[in-house]
Amino acid sequence: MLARVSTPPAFKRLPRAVREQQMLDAAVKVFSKRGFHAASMDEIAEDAGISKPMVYAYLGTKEELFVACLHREGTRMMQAIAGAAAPDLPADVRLWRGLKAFFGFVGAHRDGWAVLYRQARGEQPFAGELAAMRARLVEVVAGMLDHALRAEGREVSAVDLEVVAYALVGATESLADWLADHPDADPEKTATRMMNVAWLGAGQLLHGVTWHPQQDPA
Amino acid sequence: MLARVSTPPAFKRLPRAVREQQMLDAAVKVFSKRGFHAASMDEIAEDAGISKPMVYAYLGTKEELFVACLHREGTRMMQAIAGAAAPDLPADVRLWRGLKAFFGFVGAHRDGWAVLYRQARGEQPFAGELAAMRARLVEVVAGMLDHALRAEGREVSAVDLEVVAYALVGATESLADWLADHPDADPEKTATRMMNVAWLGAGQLLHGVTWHPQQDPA
DNA sequence: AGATTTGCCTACTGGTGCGTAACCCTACGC
DNA sequence: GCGTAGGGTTACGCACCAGTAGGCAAATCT
Repeated sequence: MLARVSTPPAFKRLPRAVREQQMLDAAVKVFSKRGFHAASMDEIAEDAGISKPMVYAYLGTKEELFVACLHREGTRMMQAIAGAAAPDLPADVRLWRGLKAFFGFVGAHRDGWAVLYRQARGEQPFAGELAAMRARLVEVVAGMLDHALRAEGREVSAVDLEVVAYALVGATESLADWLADHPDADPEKTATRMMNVAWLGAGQLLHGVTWHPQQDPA
Repeated sequence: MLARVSTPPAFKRLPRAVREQQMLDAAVKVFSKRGFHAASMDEIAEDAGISKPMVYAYLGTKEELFVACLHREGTRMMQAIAGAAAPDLPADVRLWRGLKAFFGFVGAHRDGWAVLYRQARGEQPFAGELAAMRARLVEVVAGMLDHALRAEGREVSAVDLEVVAYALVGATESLADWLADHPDADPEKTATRMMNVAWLGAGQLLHGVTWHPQQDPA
Protein backbone atom coordinates (compact mmCIF):
# COMPACT_ATOMS: atom_id res chain seq x y z
CA MET A 1 0.00 0.00 0.00
CA LEU A 2 1.04 3.48 -0.69
CA ALA A 3 2.27 5.39 2.27
CA ARG A 4 1.95 9.11 2.03
CA VAL A 5 4.66 9.88 -0.46
CA SER A 6 5.75 12.84 1.56
CA THR A 7 5.04 12.60 5.25
CA PRO A 8 3.27 15.85 6.07
CA PRO A 9 6.28 17.48 7.70
CA ALA A 10 5.14 17.51 11.29
CA PHE A 11 7.44 20.47 11.79
CA LYS A 12 6.87 23.42 9.63
CA ARG A 13 9.32 25.26 7.46
CA LEU A 14 9.80 28.73 8.75
CA PRO A 15 11.39 31.82 7.25
CA ARG A 16 14.94 32.49 8.22
CA ALA A 17 14.23 35.56 10.34
CA VAL A 18 11.90 33.58 12.58
CA ARG A 19 14.20 30.61 12.98
CA GLU A 20 17.09 32.88 13.81
CA GLN A 21 15.17 34.35 16.71
CA GLN A 22 14.18 30.90 17.93
CA MET A 23 17.80 29.87 17.78
CA LEU A 24 18.89 32.92 19.70
CA ASP A 25 16.21 32.26 22.29
CA ALA A 26 17.43 28.72 22.69
CA ALA A 27 21.06 29.79 22.74
CA VAL A 28 20.47 32.36 25.44
CA LYS A 29 18.63 29.79 27.50
CA VAL A 30 21.25 27.08 27.15
CA PHE A 31 24.27 29.35 27.49
CA SER A 32 22.81 30.84 30.62
CA LYS A 33 22.03 27.46 32.09
CA ARG A 34 25.28 25.69 31.25
CA GLY A 35 27.86 28.36 30.63
CA PHE A 36 29.59 28.98 27.34
CA HIS A 37 31.92 26.01 27.21
CA ALA A 38 29.63 23.47 28.81
CA ALA A 39 26.83 24.37 26.43
CA SER A 40 26.75 22.15 23.35
CA MET A 41 25.63 23.22 19.93
CA ASP A 42 23.55 20.06 19.77
CA GLU A 43 21.59 21.02 22.84
CA ILE A 44 21.00 24.50 21.52
CA ALA A 45 19.84 23.11 18.20
CA GLU A 46 17.56 20.59 19.85
CA ASP A 47 16.11 23.24 22.13
CA ALA A 48 15.41 25.42 19.13
CA GLY A 49 13.61 22.50 17.52
CA ILE A 50 16.07 22.32 14.69
CA SER A 51 19.17 20.40 13.67
CA LYS A 52 22.70 21.58 14.20
CA PRO A 53 23.75 22.46 10.66
CA MET A 54 20.98 25.03 10.53
CA VAL A 55 22.53 26.87 13.42
CA TYR A 56 25.85 26.96 11.60
CA ALA A 57 24.15 28.03 8.42
CA TYR A 58 22.38 30.95 10.04
CA LEU A 59 24.43 32.12 12.97
CA GLY A 60 27.89 30.72 12.33
CA THR A 61 30.30 29.22 14.83
CA LYS A 62 29.72 28.85 18.54
CA GLU A 63 31.61 32.01 19.35
CA GLU A 64 29.75 34.00 16.75
CA LEU A 65 26.51 32.65 18.13
CA PHE A 66 27.40 33.74 21.61
CA VAL A 67 28.36 37.18 20.41
CA ALA A 68 25.04 37.39 18.62
CA CYS A 69 23.27 36.59 21.88
CA LEU A 70 25.31 39.17 23.71
CA HIS A 71 24.47 41.77 21.11
CA ARG A 72 20.77 41.10 21.02
CA GLU A 73 20.34 41.10 24.77
CA GLY A 74 22.70 43.99 25.26
CA THR A 75 20.95 46.14 22.71
CA ARG A 76 17.56 45.34 24.18
CA MET A 77 18.74 46.36 27.59
CA MET A 78 20.41 49.54 26.46
CA GLN A 79 17.31 50.57 24.60
CA ALA A 80 15.13 49.89 27.61
CA ILE A 81 17.34 52.13 29.71
CA ALA A 82 17.97 54.82 27.16
CA GLY A 83 14.27 55.13 26.46
CA ALA A 84 13.60 55.83 30.12
CA ALA A 85 16.15 58.47 31.01
CA ALA A 86 15.84 61.61 28.95
CA PRO A 87 18.94 63.77 29.36
CA ASP A 88 17.11 66.96 30.29
CA LEU A 89 15.62 65.77 33.55
CA PRO A 90 17.09 66.38 37.00
CA ALA A 91 19.72 63.86 37.98
CA ASP A 92 17.72 62.00 40.60
CA VAL A 93 14.77 61.51 38.30
CA ARG A 94 17.03 60.25 35.54
CA LEU A 95 18.71 57.87 37.90
CA TRP A 96 15.40 56.64 39.24
CA ARG A 97 13.92 56.04 35.81
CA GLY A 98 17.07 54.38 34.61
CA LEU A 99 17.07 52.03 37.56
CA LYS A 100 13.40 51.27 37.17
CA ALA A 101 13.91 50.43 33.52
CA PHE A 102 16.97 48.36 34.26
CA PHE A 103 15.41 46.26 36.99
CA GLY A 104 12.25 45.97 34.99
CA PHE A 105 14.26 44.56 32.15
CA VAL A 106 16.12 42.12 34.34
CA GLY A 107 12.89 41.04 35.98
CA ALA A 108 11.39 40.31 32.61
CA HIS A 109 14.44 38.49 31.26
CA ARG A 110 15.50 36.80 34.45
CA ASP A 111 17.08 33.63 33.13
CA GLY A 112 18.37 35.21 29.98
CA TRP A 113 19.93 38.46 30.93
CA ALA A 114 21.57 38.16 34.28
CA VAL A 115 23.04 34.78 33.68
CA LEU A 116 24.26 35.69 30.25
CA TYR A 117 26.15 38.50 31.85
CA ARG A 118 27.41 36.27 34.58
CA GLN A 119 28.81 34.14 31.79
CA ALA A 120 30.39 36.79 29.64
CA ARG A 121 32.38 38.12 32.55
CA GLY A 122 34.54 35.05 32.73
CA GLU A 123 35.20 33.92 29.19
CA GLN A 124 38.18 35.62 27.66
CA PRO A 125 36.86 36.21 24.15
CA PHE A 126 33.81 38.12 25.37
CA ALA A 127 35.01 39.88 28.46
CA GLY A 128 36.00 42.79 26.25
CA GLU A 129 32.63 42.99 24.60
CA LEU A 130 30.97 43.11 27.99
CA ALA A 131 33.49 45.49 29.48
CA ALA A 132 32.78 47.93 26.67
CA MET A 133 29.09 47.90 27.46
CA ARG A 134 29.66 48.36 31.13
CA ALA A 135 32.08 51.17 30.33
CA ARG A 136 29.31 52.93 28.44
CA LEU A 137 27.08 52.60 31.48
CA VAL A 138 29.76 53.84 33.83
CA GLU A 139 30.36 56.77 31.55
CA VAL A 140 26.69 57.67 31.57
CA VAL A 141 26.46 57.46 35.34
CA ALA A 142 29.67 59.42 35.77
CA GLY A 143 28.31 62.02 33.38
CA MET A 144 25.17 62.32 35.45
CA LEU A 145 27.13 62.78 38.64
CA ASP A 146 29.40 65.30 37.01
CA HIS A 147 26.47 67.24 35.67
CA ALA A 148 24.83 67.38 39.07
CA LEU A 149 28.10 68.40 40.66
CA ARG A 150 28.75 71.25 38.27
CA ALA A 151 25.23 72.47 38.85
CA GLU A 152 26.27 72.99 42.45
CA GLY A 153 29.51 74.61 41.45
CA ARG A 154 31.60 71.73 42.66
CA GLU A 155 34.07 69.59 40.81
CA VAL A 156 35.75 66.26 41.33
CA SER A 157 38.63 64.55 39.57
CA ALA A 158 37.68 62.35 36.65
CA VAL A 159 39.04 59.24 38.30
CA ASP A 160 37.05 59.84 41.48
CA LEU A 161 33.96 60.21 39.41
CA GLU A 162 34.73 57.06 37.51
CA VAL A 163 35.29 55.03 40.62
CA VAL A 164 32.09 56.15 42.28
CA ALA A 165 30.20 55.41 39.09
CA TYR A 166 31.84 52.02 38.97
CA ALA A 167 30.75 51.26 42.49
CA LEU A 168 27.21 52.32 41.72
CA VAL A 169 27.05 50.19 38.60
CA GLY A 170 28.51 47.27 40.50
CA ALA A 171 25.97 47.60 43.27
CA THR A 172 23.22 47.72 40.69
CA GLU A 173 24.45 44.61 38.90
CA SER A 174 24.72 42.88 42.21
CA LEU A 175 21.10 43.65 43.01
CA ALA A 176 20.18 42.47 39.53
CA ASP A 177 21.75 39.15 40.40
CA TRP A 178 19.79 39.13 43.62
CA LEU A 179 16.64 39.87 41.71
CA ALA A 180 17.35 37.13 39.21
CA ASP A 181 17.76 34.69 42.08
CA HIS A 182 14.56 35.75 43.84
CA PRO A 183 11.85 35.17 41.28
CA ASP A 184 9.12 36.51 43.51
CA ALA A 185 10.83 39.80 44.26
CA ASP A 186 9.44 42.99 42.84
CA PRO A 187 11.66 44.79 40.31
CA GLU A 188 10.36 48.23 41.18
CA LYS A 189 10.86 47.75 44.87
CA THR A 190 14.38 46.60 44.18
CA ALA A 191 14.92 49.73 42.16
CA THR A 192 13.73 51.80 45.08
CA ARG A 193 16.14 50.11 47.42
CA MET A 194 18.98 50.67 45.04
CA MET A 195 17.96 54.26 44.68
CA ASN A 196 18.16 54.67 48.41
CA VAL A 197 21.68 53.43 48.63
CA ALA A 198 22.87 55.17 45.51
CA TRP A 199 21.21 58.50 45.76
CA LEU A 200 21.69 59.05 49.42
CA GLY A 201 25.33 58.04 49.24
CA ALA A 202 26.01 59.94 46.08
CA GLY A 203 23.91 62.81 47.36
CA GLN A 204 26.16 63.23 50.35
CA LEU A 205 29.16 63.28 48.10
CA LEU A 206 27.49 65.84 45.91
CA HIS A 207 27.09 68.10 48.90
CA GLY A 208 30.73 67.85 49.75
CA VAL A 209 30.35 65.55 52.69
CA THR A 210 33.13 63.00 52.69
CA TRP A 211 34.50 60.41 54.98
CA HIS A 212 38.16 60.18 55.94
CA PRO A 213 40.11 57.65 57.85
CA GLN A 214 40.53 59.71 61.00
CA GLN A 215 42.71 58.19 63.66
CA ASP A 216 43.47 54.65 62.68
CA PRO A 217 45.79 52.97 65.15
CA ALA A 218 45.90 49.62 63.34
CA MET B 1 82.11 4.97 28.16
CA LEU B 2 79.88 5.01 31.11
CA ALA B 3 77.33 7.74 31.19
CA ARG B 4 76.21 8.78 34.61
CA VAL B 5 74.07 5.84 35.59
CA SER B 6 71.44 8.10 37.02
CA THR B 7 71.22 11.49 35.37
CA PRO B 8 71.31 13.85 38.33
CA PRO B 9 67.60 14.56 38.26
CA ALA B 10 67.69 18.11 37.01
CA PHE B 11 64.40 18.60 38.81
CA LYS B 12 64.28 17.77 42.44
CA ARG B 13 61.92 15.54 44.29
CA LEU B 14 59.86 17.53 46.69
CA PRO B 15 57.59 16.60 49.58
CA ARG B 16 53.94 16.39 48.85
CA ALA B 17 52.91 19.45 50.83
CA VAL B 18 55.21 21.66 48.77
CA ARG B 19 54.20 20.25 45.41
CA GLU B 20 50.54 20.63 46.31
CA GLN B 21 51.01 24.33 46.89
CA GLN B 22 52.93 24.70 43.64
CA MET B 23 50.13 22.95 41.85
CA LEU B 24 47.53 25.17 43.44
CA ASP B 25 49.56 28.23 42.50
CA ALA B 26 49.74 27.05 38.91
CA ALA B 27 46.07 26.11 38.87
CA VAL B 28 44.97 29.49 40.16
CA LYS B 29 47.11 31.19 37.56
CA VAL B 30 45.89 29.10 34.64
CA PHE B 31 42.25 28.99 35.68
CA SER B 32 42.22 32.73 36.07
CA LYS B 33 43.88 33.28 32.72
CA ARG B 34 41.86 30.82 30.67
CA GLY B 35 38.68 30.17 32.57
CA PHE B 36 37.68 26.82 34.01
CA HIS B 37 36.77 24.93 30.87
CA ALA B 38 39.40 26.42 28.61
CA ALA B 39 42.12 25.63 31.12
CA SER B 40 43.76 22.29 30.49
CA MET B 41 45.15 20.00 33.11
CA ASP B 42 48.24 19.63 30.95
CA GLU B 43 48.94 23.33 31.05
CA ILE B 44 48.44 23.44 34.80
CA ALA B 45 50.77 20.51 35.26
CA GLU B 46 53.39 22.02 32.99
CA ASP B 47 53.14 25.35 34.73
CA ALA B 48 53.64 23.64 38.06
CA GLY B 49 56.74 21.97 36.64
CA ILE B 50 55.29 18.53 37.04
CA SER B 51 53.50 15.94 34.96
CA LYS B 52 49.78 15.49 34.82
CA PRO B 53 49.30 12.26 36.76
CA MET B 54 50.84 13.91 39.79
CA VAL B 55 48.09 16.46 39.80
CA TYR B 56 45.50 13.72 39.74
CA ALA B 57 47.34 11.82 42.44
CA TYR B 58 47.41 14.79 44.79
CA LEU B 59 44.47 17.00 44.03
CA GLY B 60 42.05 14.77 42.15
CA THR B 61 39.91 15.64 39.16
CA LYS B 62 39.70 19.00 37.46
CA GLU B 63 36.59 19.98 39.39
CA GLU B 64 38.11 18.97 42.68
CA LEU B 65 41.19 20.95 41.81
CA PHE B 66 39.16 24.02 41.08
CA VAL B 67 37.27 23.66 44.32
CA ALA B 68 40.59 23.35 46.13
CA CYS B 69 41.70 26.63 44.55
CA LEU B 70 38.46 28.26 45.51
CA HIS B 71 38.84 27.07 49.07
CA ARG B 72 42.42 28.14 49.51
CA GLU B 73 41.89 31.60 48.09
CA GLY B 74 38.57 32.03 49.82
CA THR B 75 39.93 31.06 53.18
CA ARG B 76 42.91 33.35 52.78
CA MET B 77 40.63 36.22 51.98
CA MET B 78 38.21 35.56 54.78
CA GLN B 79 41.05 35.37 57.25
CA ALA B 80 42.51 38.61 56.00
CA ILE B 81 39.17 40.31 56.55
CA ALA B 82 38.22 38.62 59.78
CA GLY B 83 41.58 39.47 61.29
CA ALA B 84 41.00 43.13 60.60
CA ALA B 85 37.52 43.75 61.91
CA ALA B 86 37.13 42.95 65.58
CA PRO B 87 33.46 42.79 66.53
CA ASP B 88 33.64 45.21 69.43
CA LEU B 89 34.59 48.28 67.44
CA PRO B 90 32.17 50.93 66.21
CA ALA B 91 30.53 50.06 62.92
CA ASP B 92 32.33 52.57 60.75
CA VAL B 93 35.74 51.54 61.99
CA ARG B 94 34.90 47.89 61.44
CA LEU B 95 33.71 48.63 57.94
CA TRP B 96 36.78 50.70 57.18
CA ARG B 97 39.20 48.08 58.43
CA GLY B 98 37.34 45.35 56.62
CA LEU B 99 37.47 47.26 53.38
CA LYS B 100 41.12 48.08 53.81
CA ALA B 101 41.92 44.43 54.40
CA PHE B 102 39.79 43.32 51.49
CA PHE B 103 41.27 45.70 48.95
CA GLY B 104 44.72 45.05 50.32
CA PHE B 105 44.17 41.38 49.71
CA VAL B 106 42.89 41.88 46.21
CA GLY B 107 45.77 44.24 45.44
CA ALA B 108 48.24 41.62 46.56
CA HIS B 109 46.58 38.76 44.69
CA ARG B 110 45.51 40.66 41.63
CA ASP B 111 45.74 38.01 38.96
CA GLY B 112 44.77 35.15 41.22
CA TRP B 113 41.90 36.28 43.31
CA ALA B 114 39.70 38.58 41.36
CA VAL B 115 39.76 36.56 38.21
CA LEU B 116 39.18 33.33 40.04
CA TYR B 117 36.02 34.87 41.38
CA ARG B 118 35.07 36.17 37.99
CA GLN B 119 35.31 32.56 36.85
CA ALA B 120 33.43 30.86 39.63
CA ARG B 121 30.39 33.05 39.13
CA GLY B 122 29.60 31.51 35.79
CA GLU B 123 30.32 27.82 36.08
CA GLN B 124 27.39 25.89 37.43
CA PRO B 125 29.22 23.46 39.71
CA PHE B 126 30.90 26.24 41.67
CA ALA B 127 28.39 29.03 41.67
CA GLY B 128 26.95 27.57 44.85
CA GLU B 129 30.30 27.41 46.57
CA LEU B 130 30.89 31.04 45.73
CA ALA B 131 27.39 32.11 46.61
CA ALA B 132 27.83 30.60 50.04
CA MET B 133 30.91 32.65 50.65
CA ARG B 134 29.33 35.81 49.45
CA ALA B 135 26.32 35.01 51.61
CA ARG B 136 28.60 34.90 54.64
CA LEU B 137 29.95 38.31 53.71
CA VAL B 138 26.48 39.72 53.17
CA GLU B 139 25.43 38.34 56.51
CA VAL B 140 28.35 40.01 58.24
CA VAL B 141 27.65 43.34 56.61
CA ALA B 142 23.96 43.08 57.32
CA GLY B 143 24.80 42.24 60.92
CA MET B 144 26.92 45.35 61.17
CA LEU B 145 24.18 47.52 59.80
CA ASP B 146 21.64 45.95 62.08
CA HIS B 147 23.87 46.45 65.08
CA ALA B 148 24.37 50.10 64.27
CA LEU B 149 20.66 50.54 63.71
CA ARG B 150 19.65 49.00 66.99
CA ALA B 151 22.17 51.21 68.74
CA GLU B 152 20.09 54.11 67.50
CA GLY B 153 16.87 52.45 68.50
CA ARG B 154 15.77 51.91 64.94
CA GLU B 155 14.88 48.74 63.15
CA VAL B 156 14.52 47.62 59.57
CA SER B 157 13.08 44.49 58.00
CA ALA B 158 15.50 41.66 57.46
CA VAL B 159 15.04 41.68 53.74
CA ASP B 160 15.75 45.40 53.50
CA LEU B 161 18.90 44.86 55.45
CA GLU B 162 19.90 41.99 53.25
CA VAL B 163 19.38 43.93 50.07
CA VAL B 164 21.37 46.93 51.22
CA ALA B 165 24.15 44.63 52.35
CA TYR B 166 24.00 42.91 48.98
CA ALA B 167 24.36 46.19 47.18
CA LEU B 168 27.30 47.17 49.33
CA VAL B 169 29.03 43.87 48.76
CA GLY B 170 28.36 44.14 45.04
CA ALA B 171 29.79 47.62 44.88
CA THR B 172 32.85 46.44 46.72
CA GLU B 173 33.38 43.50 44.40
CA SER B 174 32.96 45.81 41.47
CA LEU B 175 35.67 48.09 42.76
CA ALA B 176 37.82 45.04 43.36
CA ASP B 177 37.47 44.26 39.68
CA TRP B 178 38.41 47.82 38.89
CA LEU B 179 41.42 47.53 41.13
CA ALA B 180 42.46 44.27 39.53
CA ASP B 181 42.29 45.94 36.12
CA HIS B 182 44.28 49.00 37.20
CA PRO B 183 47.57 47.60 38.42
CA ASP B 184 48.92 50.97 39.42
CA ALA B 185 45.95 51.95 41.55
CA ASP B 186 46.34 52.15 45.29
CA PRO B 187 44.32 49.62 47.30
CA GLU B 188 43.97 51.87 50.32
CA LYS B 189 42.77 54.79 48.29
CA THR B 190 40.25 52.52 46.64
CA ALA B 191 39.09 51.43 50.05
CA THR B 192 38.62 55.06 51.02
CA ARG B 193 36.51 55.73 47.96
CA MET B 194 34.39 52.70 48.68
CA MET B 195 34.03 53.81 52.25
CA ASN B 196 32.75 57.15 51.07
CA VAL B 197 30.04 55.64 48.96
CA ALA B 198 29.10 52.96 51.44
CA TRP B 199 29.25 54.76 54.71
CA LEU B 200 27.64 57.95 53.59
CA GLY B 201 24.84 56.12 51.83
CA ALA B 202 24.35 53.64 54.60
CA GLY B 203 24.79 56.39 57.17
CA GLN B 204 21.86 58.28 55.75
CA LEU B 205 19.75 55.19 55.93
CA LEU B 206 20.84 54.65 59.49
CA HIS B 207 19.58 58.09 60.39
CA GLY B 208 16.24 57.39 58.89
CA VAL B 209 16.69 59.44 55.78
CA THR B 210 15.18 57.63 52.82
CA TRP B 211 14.34 58.36 49.28
CA HIS B 212 10.93 57.74 47.76
CA PRO B 213 9.65 57.94 44.27
CA GLN B 214 7.68 61.14 44.73
CA GLN B 215 5.56 62.18 41.82
CA ASP B 216 6.50 60.00 38.88
CA PRO B 217 4.46 60.79 35.77
CA ALA B 218 6.18 58.26 33.51
C1' DA C 1 6.22 22.52 -16.45
C1' DG C 2 10.68 22.98 -15.29
C1' DA C 3 14.37 25.40 -12.79
C1' DT C 4 16.17 27.38 -8.78
C1' DT C 5 16.34 28.80 -4.40
C1' DT C 6 15.66 28.09 0.39
C1' DG C 7 14.67 25.37 4.51
C1' DC C 8 16.10 21.23 6.55
C1' DC C 9 18.16 16.62 7.68
C1' DT C 10 21.38 12.33 8.67
C1' DA C 11 25.74 11.02 9.21
C1' DC C 12 30.22 11.60 9.48
C1' DT C 13 35.50 13.47 10.91
C1' DG C 14 38.96 15.33 13.34
C1' DG C 15 40.81 17.36 17.26
C1' DT C 16 41.12 18.01 21.94
C1' DG C 17 41.63 16.86 26.63
C1' DC C 18 40.26 14.26 30.83
C1' DG C 19 41.60 10.54 33.32
C1' DT C 20 44.48 6.10 33.83
C1' DA C 21 47.54 1.95 33.42
C1' DA C 22 51.94 0.53 33.84
C1' DC C 23 56.31 1.40 34.90
C1' DC C 24 60.87 3.76 36.91
C1' DC C 25 63.92 5.55 40.38
C1' DT C 26 65.61 7.45 44.74
C1' DA C 27 65.46 7.69 49.60
C1' DC C 28 64.97 5.87 53.93
C1' DG C 29 63.94 2.41 57.67
C1' DC C 30 65.75 -1.70 59.68
C1' DG D 1 72.07 -4.34 51.63
C1' DC D 2 67.34 -4.83 50.92
C1' DG D 3 62.35 -3.96 50.96
C1' DT D 4 58.98 -0.72 50.64
C1' DA D 5 56.83 3.58 50.05
C1' DG D 6 56.54 7.73 47.90
C1' DG D 7 57.90 11.01 44.15
C1' DG D 8 57.85 10.89 39.30
C1' DT D 9 57.17 9.69 34.16
C1' DT D 10 55.46 8.24 29.33
C1' DA D 11 51.99 6.93 26.63
C1' DC D 12 47.53 5.75 25.75
C1' DG D 13 42.04 4.95 25.69
C1' DC D 14 38.00 7.00 25.20
C1' DA D 15 34.36 10.25 25.11
C1' DC D 16 32.70 14.30 23.68
C1' DC D 17 31.76 17.96 20.55
C1' DA D 18 32.63 21.73 17.05
C1' DG D 19 32.16 21.89 12.51
C1' DT D 20 31.16 19.71 7.52
C1' DA D 21 29.67 16.87 3.43
C1' DG D 22 26.21 15.66 0.79
C1' DG D 23 21.54 15.09 -0.08
C1' DC D 24 16.19 15.66 -0.01
C1' DA D 25 11.92 18.23 -0.35
C1' DA D 26 8.93 22.23 -0.25
C1' DA D 27 8.36 26.85 -1.87
C1' DT D 28 8.94 30.25 -5.34
C1' DC D 29 10.16 31.99 -9.69
C1' DT D 30 9.68 31.96 -15.02
